[in-house]
Amino acid sequence: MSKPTIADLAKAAGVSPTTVSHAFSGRRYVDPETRKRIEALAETMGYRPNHRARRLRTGGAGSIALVSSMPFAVAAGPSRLGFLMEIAAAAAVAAFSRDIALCLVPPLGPRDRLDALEVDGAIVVEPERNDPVLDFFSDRGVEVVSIGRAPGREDLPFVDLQSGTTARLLLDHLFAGGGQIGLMTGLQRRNSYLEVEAAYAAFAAEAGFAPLAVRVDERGGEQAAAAAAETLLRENPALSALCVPVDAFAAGALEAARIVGRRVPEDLRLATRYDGMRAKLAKPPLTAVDLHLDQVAAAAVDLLLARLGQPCPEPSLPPPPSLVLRASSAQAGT
Amino acid sequence: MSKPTIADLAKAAGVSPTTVSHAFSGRRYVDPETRKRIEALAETMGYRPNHRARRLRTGGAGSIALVSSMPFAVAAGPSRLGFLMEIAAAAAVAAFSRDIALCLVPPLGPRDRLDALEVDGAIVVEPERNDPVLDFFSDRGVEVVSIGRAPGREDLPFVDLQSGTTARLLLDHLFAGGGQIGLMTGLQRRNSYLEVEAAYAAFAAEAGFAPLAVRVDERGGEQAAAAAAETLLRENPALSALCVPVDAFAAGALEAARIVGRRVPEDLRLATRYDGMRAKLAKPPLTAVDLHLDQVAAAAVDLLLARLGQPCPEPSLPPPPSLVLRASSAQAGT
DNA sequence: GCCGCTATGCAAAACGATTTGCATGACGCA
DNA sequence: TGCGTCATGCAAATCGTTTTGCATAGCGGC
Repeated sequence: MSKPTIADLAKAAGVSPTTVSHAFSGRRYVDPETRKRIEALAETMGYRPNHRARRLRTGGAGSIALVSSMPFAVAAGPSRLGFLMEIAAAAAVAAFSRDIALCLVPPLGPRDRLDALEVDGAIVVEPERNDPVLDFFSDRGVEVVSIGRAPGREDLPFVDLQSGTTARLLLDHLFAGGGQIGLMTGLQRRNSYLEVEAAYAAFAAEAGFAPLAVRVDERGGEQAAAAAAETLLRENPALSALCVPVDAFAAGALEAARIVGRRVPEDLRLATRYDGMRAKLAKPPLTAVDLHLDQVAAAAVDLLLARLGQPCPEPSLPPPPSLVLRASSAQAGT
Repeated sequence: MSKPTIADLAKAAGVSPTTVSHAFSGRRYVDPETRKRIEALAETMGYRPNHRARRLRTGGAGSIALVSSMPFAVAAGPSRLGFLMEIAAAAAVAAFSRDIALCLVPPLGPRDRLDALEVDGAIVVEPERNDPVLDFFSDRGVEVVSIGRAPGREDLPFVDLQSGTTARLLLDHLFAGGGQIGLMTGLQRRNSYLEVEAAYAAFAAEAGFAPLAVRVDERGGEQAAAAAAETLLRENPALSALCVPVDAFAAGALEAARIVGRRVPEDLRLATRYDGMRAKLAKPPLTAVDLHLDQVAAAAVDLLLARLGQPCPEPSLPPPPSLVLRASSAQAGT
């Protein structure tokens, strides 16, 4: 005989399905004696509620999605796999401890595939301006929160990645009393770039150096960044430091420095944003920023749950980013 | 008014729900005229079938879990994050294209949490001997497949990681006509270690060198490996090569070689198994093996789906592992 | 007139839980 | 006796599909 249903259990216990349901859910009073009998019987019969039936009735899906609009081929390339997957791992832990499942959703190819997806809500990682993923979920009435503000969608709840603060942290450190700092970001219009670029412009004005910012096509990866950095360094011998938020780009910049014969950090100081394996393993290791992604992810989960009206801890604000000092930006004096 | 149901659509089209269902599923003939009317109406009304109801009726699966028994703290540490997450990304893509969701499940802390998990099946990544995760799912009657054979659970379906072949590939390459090769594995009893150790023993016997194998505690990470490798190298000056399947350990071995003054590859040839960022970014870059994890993951998904009786492509055998030659094992002649 | 056949479509029974409204008995109280 | 009120539990409706078995009509052939 296949899996016992609530009716089987009820019959065995000599009560009605209603009573069994109440015994488990606690939504109505059930005689403790009866309940104990039911529970014992459930244990021995191996009864567990059919989640498909339950969900049909209650309408809950019990799961949330984690989505990046960037194709895995790119996102999972050496460049962003770390970032995305670090968030995924942390979000899975957070979601799990709140008794819901985290579904990893690859970015949309043929749009209709997503139709089959049954989730109560979605977390979108660093959406771009006009990100199709956001529209998709909005159209379907699926609750969405983003990690990193969604440019142009200020209505959406989000957990801030504090890219402005991060940039400021890096620039303050790199400037250290003088010089000219260059900036390298990407072509996509994600909020983190926008904030970084704005912070950079403000900082340059304050510090009194001429801003020097380039944008590199993400698809070109490390090589494209190396090429761009090489040009930048050759044309601007006065550059004393480079702020390169994308870690793969920073690796490219490191290579470019080597090629043009600039020692890091002596002749050029370098720092990146995401403190992943790349930053740690680079030679010299790259100064980076601890974004506290685990807490960011947990906050995103809680925020989403709160929006869904689920009972969950009050979404906490993740701590501000903090600098991780490494050799790539060590100062002469230290 | 909320989402239209099949009944709403049927009423609007002037037919019965049955006909609508048949029109979409094609399980019975429906007049093409009628069908066209239904489809057009569905489009304008925004009808989409309720998956919860459908699954309740058909019993179809909605989601599968991906689990590693290793704590995320370890699995997601620099060492294994890459391996696990590369599989996760590929599995998500494969699952998604089969219209089911992939849930990322953190390893069991307090066991009971998993109770809340509602999945139709699970993929377990490189289970250990007596892995509690396997028992857990078996107890619940959740279908399980593993990536990498489960030691002691030969009854479970699995997708082979071909660790024996992999080891052979590495050893053949490292041996290249002579010398003595050392082996460094971990303490856990995963199948990949067992197969590697067996292949190593056989190879040493064949090639006629004295086997020299050490096991390092995974929790010690790169440092522990470096320490072990240093001892190994000092005590065995004759060692010509080191086969170190775990990439973090290989990084440690590289460091040890530097410390004891052995140049890689001139004085010591080194190769690892997993071709992740670690192997690629090492100095010199590490010879590794392409395990074709994307295809392994897809095969695991299909295998699981087949076990669940879902319609899905015939599970394909992933291609055999192939060597990725890098500087760490370059031969003198080449 | 009867049979068999195809084409088309409907009614109703699943699927397995949750939830609403009602029933019954016991009891207290006037 | 009559009335209100707990305490306990059940029957039946509901969620939105899919699927089985039957119904009707039209038509050809004998």
